[in-house]
Formats: sequence, C-alpha cells, structure tokens
Amino acid sequence: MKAEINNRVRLEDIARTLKLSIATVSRAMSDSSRVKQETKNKVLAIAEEMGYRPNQIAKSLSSGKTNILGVIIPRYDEPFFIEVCRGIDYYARKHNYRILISSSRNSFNYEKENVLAFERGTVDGVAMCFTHETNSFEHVEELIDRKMPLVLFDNINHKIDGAGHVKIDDFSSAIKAVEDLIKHKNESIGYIGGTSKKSVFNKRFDGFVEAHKKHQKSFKKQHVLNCKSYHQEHEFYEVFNFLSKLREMPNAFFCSTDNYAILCIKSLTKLGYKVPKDIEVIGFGNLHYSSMFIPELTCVSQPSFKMGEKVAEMLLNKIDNGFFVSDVDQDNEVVLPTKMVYRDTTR
Amino acid sequence: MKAEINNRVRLEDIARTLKLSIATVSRAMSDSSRVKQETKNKVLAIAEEMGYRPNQIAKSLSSGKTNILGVIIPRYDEPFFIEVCRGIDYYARKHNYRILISSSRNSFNYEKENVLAFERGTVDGVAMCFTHETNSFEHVEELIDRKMPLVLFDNINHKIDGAGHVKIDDFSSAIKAVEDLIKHKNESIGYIGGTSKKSVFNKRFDGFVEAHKKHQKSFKKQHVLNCKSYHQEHEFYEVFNFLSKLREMPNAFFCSTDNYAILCIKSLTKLGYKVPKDIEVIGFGNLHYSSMFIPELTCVSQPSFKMGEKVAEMLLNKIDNGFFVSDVDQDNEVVLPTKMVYRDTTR
DNA sequence: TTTAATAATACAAACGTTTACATTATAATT
DNA sequence: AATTATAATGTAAACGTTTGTATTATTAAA
Repeated sequence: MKAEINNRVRLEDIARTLKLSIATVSRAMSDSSRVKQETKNKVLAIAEEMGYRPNQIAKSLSSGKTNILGVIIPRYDEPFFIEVCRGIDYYARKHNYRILISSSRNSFNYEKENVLAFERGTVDGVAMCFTHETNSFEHVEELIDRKMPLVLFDNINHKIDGAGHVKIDDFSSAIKAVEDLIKHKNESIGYIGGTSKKSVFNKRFDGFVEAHKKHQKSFKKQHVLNCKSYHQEHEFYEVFNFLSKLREMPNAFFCSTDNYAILCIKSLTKLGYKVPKDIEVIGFGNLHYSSMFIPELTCVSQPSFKMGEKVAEMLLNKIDNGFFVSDVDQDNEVVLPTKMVYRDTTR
Repeated sequence: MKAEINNRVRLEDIARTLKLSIATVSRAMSDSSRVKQETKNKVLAIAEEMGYRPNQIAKSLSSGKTNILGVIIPRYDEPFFIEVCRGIDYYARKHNYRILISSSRNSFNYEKENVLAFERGTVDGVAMCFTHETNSFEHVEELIDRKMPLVLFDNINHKIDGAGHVKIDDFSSAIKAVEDLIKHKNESIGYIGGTSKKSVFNKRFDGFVEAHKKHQKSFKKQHVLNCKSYHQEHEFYEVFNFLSKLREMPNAFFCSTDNYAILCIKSLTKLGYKVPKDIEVIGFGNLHYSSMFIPELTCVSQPSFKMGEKVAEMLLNKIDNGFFVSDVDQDNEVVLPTKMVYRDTTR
C-alpha cells in the first residue's frame, strides 16, 4: 500500500531484481572490496536504470551521521552573518557537509529553542553566535555535555569549556581605528554603536576608551551613543535624533559597525556637515556595500568569510576527531586578524 | 560498546525504567488518548529527568517526514535571496519546519547537484530559484516525477508542470518605472542590467522597450548595458567603463537591480554628474540599504520577504495535501504586486 | 581428487522510532 | 458473580540502511 504511493527504489528492489542480498548491493554501492567487480557493475547499472537514490535518513540512522552542520545566527538581515554562513558553507561543502541555518531572531528564547532542536540529532555539529540577550550558558553547556561538537563565533562573552571559539580582536582593532582618528588631529571623537549588551560592541567601545587613555585624551559622554533600536529605520531615527541634539559636534566618529557609520554619515549629511571634510567617520566590518557607499567607507575590515571557513574547519575537526580528542585540544580558540581599509570617509 | 560512547537516552531506556513497553512510552510522549494520564505524567517526568531528546532521524525514517524544507538559491551574497529565505523561514518555523539552504553558486551544475542531494530524502519539499545558466529542466522535472513538492520563485523562464510558481510581474513593473522617467520629460533613457540570460532581467528590459514603444519614443542601443561580471568590483568597473565611454549621456537610467542603480550613481558621481539634478536613476528591488544610500534610491519595490512567505505557504500546502491534490490545483502560480517607491534619485 | 585458503555472497541484528494488532486490566451492566 | 464493553498496555513489524558473522563458491596447493 505504501509502495503504491511512495514508489522509491530501495536497495531491496535492486537486490530482488539481481537476485542478490541487500548486503551485497549495499556493499556494491559503497564500492567495497568484498564484492566482485562484475557484480558492482551490474548493481551500479541497474541502480542507475531504476533511478535509485540512497535514503539519507536511513543511512543517518544506521551510521549515526547526518553530514549536516547546524548554524545558529542571531538574524538573517545582517550581511556579516550571511558572509560567515557563506564561509561555513564553502568549507562544509568541500567536505561533503551541508548547513542548516537557524535564526534566533535576536532572542535568547529562540536561541535556546534552536539549540534544543539540534539536540534531536539532525546535525553532526553546531556553529553558533550568541544573541545580545544571551548571558546564561546552560543551553550550550548541555550541548557539550551531550557530546555535540560546538564552535562559537563572533559575539563571545564567555568561554565555554570544550567548545571552539573563533573571533577577532575587537578591542585592539578599535584602538587602532580610533588612534588613526586621534593622529588626524581630531580634537574630539564620538562613538556610535549598538547595544552595550553585545560583547563585540562593548569591546569596541572599550577600545575607543583605551585609545583615548593611551594618548592622554578624553572624550565626552554626550558624544557616545549605544543604539537600542533594531530595525534599520528606527536605528536611523535614533542616530539622527542623537546627532541633531548635540550641542557641539565632535570632529570624528568611530562607529561599531559599518551600518552605524552609514547611518551616521547619512544623518550628518542631512544636518549639513560634509564627510570627511568637516567630520571623519570610521566604520567596522567592511561589508560588500561599504565600498559602494558615497563616500566610500573607511573601516576596520573584518574577515567574515574567512571566519566562517575557520569555524567550519574547527567544527569538522571536532566531528572527525571525536569529542574527547578535541576537548583536550589546546587550540580551541582562534583570533583572526583585522585590517584597516582606508577609503573616503577619512582624510 | 556504542552505548559507552553515545549515551543518548532512548524510549527504551525510559520504558525499562518505568517497566513499560516502548510503545506505551512512545504514545505517552505524543500525548495519545490511549494512555492513562497518570502514566503520561510519569513518562514525561522521567523523560525530563533523564534528559530525553527524541531522535529526529529515527522519527523521520519511521514517519517519512523530516520537517525540513530544502531551499536552493543561486547565491548567498545577494540580499534579495536572503530576504526570500527569511520569509520562507518565517512561515516555515510557524508551521514547525526548518529550512536547509543550498547555494548553487550561479552554476547549473551545482544546481543539479543540489537537486540531487534533495532527492535523497532529507527534505519534505523544495523551493528554488534557477540560476541564470539554467535552460534545461530535466532535473526539476525529475523532482516532480519523484513526487517531491516543488515551488519555484523569482527567475522563472519556463513553467514546470506540477510545480508552484511565485514571482512578480517584472515586465509591467519595468514599464511603470520607465514611464515615470518618460513623464519627467527625459529626452533619452538608458538601461543598465544584469546578464540577459537571466529571465527577470530580460523581462525588465522588455518592459523598458515596451514603455518606449507605448509613448512613441525611441532609445539608443549604445545606452543599454547588460553586465556580464559577477563580483561587485568587476561589476563596478564594467558599469563605470560603459558610462565613461558614452559619447552623449542619457538624461535618466533605469536599472534592473538596486545594486546596478547604485553602481550607476556611483559612476555618474565620479564622472561629475549630479543625481538626480543632471540625471535621474531608478533601481529595482528595494533592498535594506537602498534607503540608506546617499542619495536615497528611487526604485521598484519588490516584496522579497512576502515572496518567501508565499513560497513557503504554497510548499506546505503541497506537502500537506499530498502531491496529487496540488497537482490538479489551479492556483499553481502567484504573481505578487510591486510598487514604486519615490525617493531622492528622481525629481 | 581432496584439502585448504580465500573470494564472494547471504543472513540477521542494529539504528530509534511509529503503529497495527493482540492482549490484559478495569469498569459497567446484567 | 458472570458478561460485556472499554481502557490500558504490550508485541512485533516496519521504515531503509550498514555491518559483523556465517555460509557458499571458487581457486590454489597438496
């Protein structure tokens, strides 16, 4: 009855046709040395003829491997995360893995739900980036307890024992960028960034502070904005509002993402300032469209794609070596280099 | 031995602990009316205590459902596709499905490979957008033959029997946009678009032509560019090169994507023209960053997210109703409305 | 030829569920 | 108290593979 509806060809059908056992057919398909070449040829030919497609689910149940990597990102609509996914995918596909992306929609609850879903055995390993809300880690610790290979990336506020970590040095990168602004003899520098709950933003702000300290300069609290909004439009109004209310305008801005830099430039332009002539702006990220923006954005370039590749590499190592080996592995943290890209929003 | 390494809790373990049969435990987990409430409570409690996680693979093998939708997009690094994915994901998650995204990297061979992978039973249905290279359709017809629910979106050059189709009216949308430019009394209008191999671009160009015809106007062949490059930088040089070599500059440009519009504006700006004062530009898509661009982009707004939702809706209908019902279904094509968004690159 | 070695194939259990059917326990009816 | 209806649980097959072990066929050595 089921065969009537779902007429998939199975190993059994091939076996029956060729009067072989299922085992032999299975071994023939995987090119085992235990089956005669002639038989292999016959099996392959008839499989092709009958339109056989291996059932991946059955394979997975039997082998305990799905060849799928779970990827949890905070949101789809931030190009940085997509670039990382693209890097993960690129490396994964080379090694016969596919990726299952789950967005946690900036919510800790969704994140937990995503982790839970991956505990049901649909993936061989998990790569994830925490939301800004995440400050409790039982969910990932449980993942580790269950021997699920795990690699964290980008927004890492807390090192998880047994997990891999891939990130950049947000602190130093920010220092470098702000130092550039200081060297350009800017009297006062402002900061525009995302919610301080997110560790990458925090670290970038810390870098901003540190650069000032290092050069015995000070900055004004009223020149610092930690955006709370999430949608592009809301963010724009928050930035615009902040800038338009400023009594005295700083001579430069360091922004914790390219997007904030763009919102900043857009607002400044609306307010009648010229970038970079009146005010310099440096962003962080180096997204695709940053170089297409007018003026082209000077920023800290973050190796998003490479980050993804590295994440996948670590994850596949963990999967291949088994949990215990990688657990002892010293190399559970990778810090990727950033570099400054000078374009048209600085002088 | 396996239990030593992988100590996952199974229904059997719960059954043994409670001296019940696996069947009863299974039924208790799915809240079947055939098991006593008291027993259900006990099962749920002990499952929680033992940290039970259902094995999705085993479930899938038994039930024939994976609750995963396969999504094939030509590339990751085009925000339009990601928006569609986000829409698919949004609808899918509401209905207890997840999505497995595969990029075909603008290559027909990869596309076929992706389709093949989905024939191995890892997904309950497939949503896909053809690459610009795709002009043979055996691979998707085979998918249909194998009774795999299929919904195509965006770049549809060929209707596939039994598949769902979700698209916009590229032709009319383009006509409307170009008519606007004509009404603004622009003497001559240029066109910048992507490869003519991609049907959406072709249709948008056809709209460009049609608008001229309708208003008894003509356009110059040398004012038309079908970009062949793929990477952002290459595309920029191709556009810039094209524009800088133009003997006489048109008064306006209709571009087949927002990205081309941005490249166009950027090039024009470099060449000393003011947009929109000297030259008007209209894009197509309405991506997130289009409204952040300086000047803000006037464009045809394409409902990307909604398109994704619609794709998922059709796909889940096909999955739920079974192949045969939806095959006869009259409503196998949906054309979503676009609208013009007027901003700062037109007068 | 018979025996031993090895090549080729077959059998059957396992992976962790679901579910049709069978059985046993309980409650309702007489 | 016996009978019947029904509630609760159990047994076993099925989903489509893989793989350890057993069996049979073939070849090489005696």
